[in-house]
Amino acid sequence: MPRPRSLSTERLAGAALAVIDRDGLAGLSMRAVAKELGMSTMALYRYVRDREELEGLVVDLVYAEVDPAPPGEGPWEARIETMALRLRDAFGAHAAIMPLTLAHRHASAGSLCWGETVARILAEAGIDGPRAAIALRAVIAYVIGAIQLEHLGPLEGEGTAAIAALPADEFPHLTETARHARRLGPDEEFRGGLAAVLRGLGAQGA
Amino acid sequence: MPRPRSLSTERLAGAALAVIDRDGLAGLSMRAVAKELGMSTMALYRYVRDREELEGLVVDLVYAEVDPAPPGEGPWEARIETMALRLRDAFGAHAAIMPLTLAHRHASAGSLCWGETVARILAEAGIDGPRAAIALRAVIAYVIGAIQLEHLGPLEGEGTAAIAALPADEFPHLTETARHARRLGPDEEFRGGLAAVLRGLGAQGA
DNA sequence: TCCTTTAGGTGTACGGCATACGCCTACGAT
DNA sequence: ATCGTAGGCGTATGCCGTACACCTAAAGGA
Repeated sequence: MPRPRSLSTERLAGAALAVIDRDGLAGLSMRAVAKELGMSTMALYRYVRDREELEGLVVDLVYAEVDPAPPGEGPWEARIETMALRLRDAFGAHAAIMPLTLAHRHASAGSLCWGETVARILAEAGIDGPRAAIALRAVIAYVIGAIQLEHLGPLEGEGTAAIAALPADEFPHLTETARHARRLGPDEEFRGGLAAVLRGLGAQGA
Repeated sequence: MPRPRSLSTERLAGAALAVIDRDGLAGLSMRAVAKELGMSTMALYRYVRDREELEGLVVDLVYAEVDPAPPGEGPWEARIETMALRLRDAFGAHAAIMPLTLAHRHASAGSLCWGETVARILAEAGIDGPRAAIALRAVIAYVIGAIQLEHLGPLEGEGTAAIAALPADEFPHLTETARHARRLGPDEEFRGGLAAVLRGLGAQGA
């Protein structure tokens, strides 16, 4: 009976994501998104209750780019690595939204599907019960921590250079480590750390 | 020659931290901190350039509560665990500041001292070169990820309960894992994951 | 065909935010 | 006693989210 909706959820979330990709998370505002869509600011409130709900839609949109299907073959470590890399690729392409993901993590269907697949791979690897709970949380903790580190302080960036330039007599080990770190690609870093996590999770006595 | 400063850096950062602990990170504003100190808003700008610098002082203050001295004895895994637990204790007591720590991580002396000690323990464990860089980053990634998970979605909280209540036919492994997770204490979770990371870092071929 | 109903869309306004700027003033050195 | 400096403050600007009241397009029934 009423007027039809002129906006899809995808278009709305896509506009918000475009703003974030262009101007950073600090540039995200209801006014900016409305301008991006060519509507008035208040029109957005016909589609979302408040800004927080809009943020949730953005997180959902990025999670939708993550393929949740279980990788078919290979050892379980490689399959979990594949799942982790899919997450990293999707969120790495929109690094600025990372702070949003934590707040909206539970609510997103994409997040749940991803977790289900990882939990399934763990079960197939013979990791179950409380050990699986610890393993799943550990993988999530490492992945979100690593994604944030990678984009807030990449190893090739100025942060590492600044650490390498610290007085070597006060920070001998840290500067030495930073020197090696500068030659480490982000891929090598992410995969190397993840491999260690998985190796530890699979070891006896975990 | 001029008027003496009436405010110490510690008092300023302490007031901001008090506001955060009471009203959350969203409650932090220059106005709120000024009211906490009984001064006018603009008086704060005699002590910090802008809000961001104030946030840095808060992070420094919490890092100052972390003992950076190397734990004397025990196997290297236990010593790194001690260092990780110190970080977790300090930031867990002011969980709301976690989003700030990432942005200000490089600048804090406390952060550097902590990193130096961990790098030193790794070196003493025979982990050096690029392997040490990967190990240090992996430990940091796990720790900051785990702290955030612990406070934004604790295992005993509603998030896990909601996951456990999901349709079991759609998310069989995830709901099963969540059921076990609800009986897992935060300490057991943090230490269990960290132990896995360290086990993996120490294993051959890392 | 026209009218009614309902939701989409808008403009205005309010309170809160960070902060630039200019003023007054307390103080220590002279 | 005075003078320069820096501490402290009030005001103003331009953002922000969003409550509210209003207009209007369009679909279903008459």
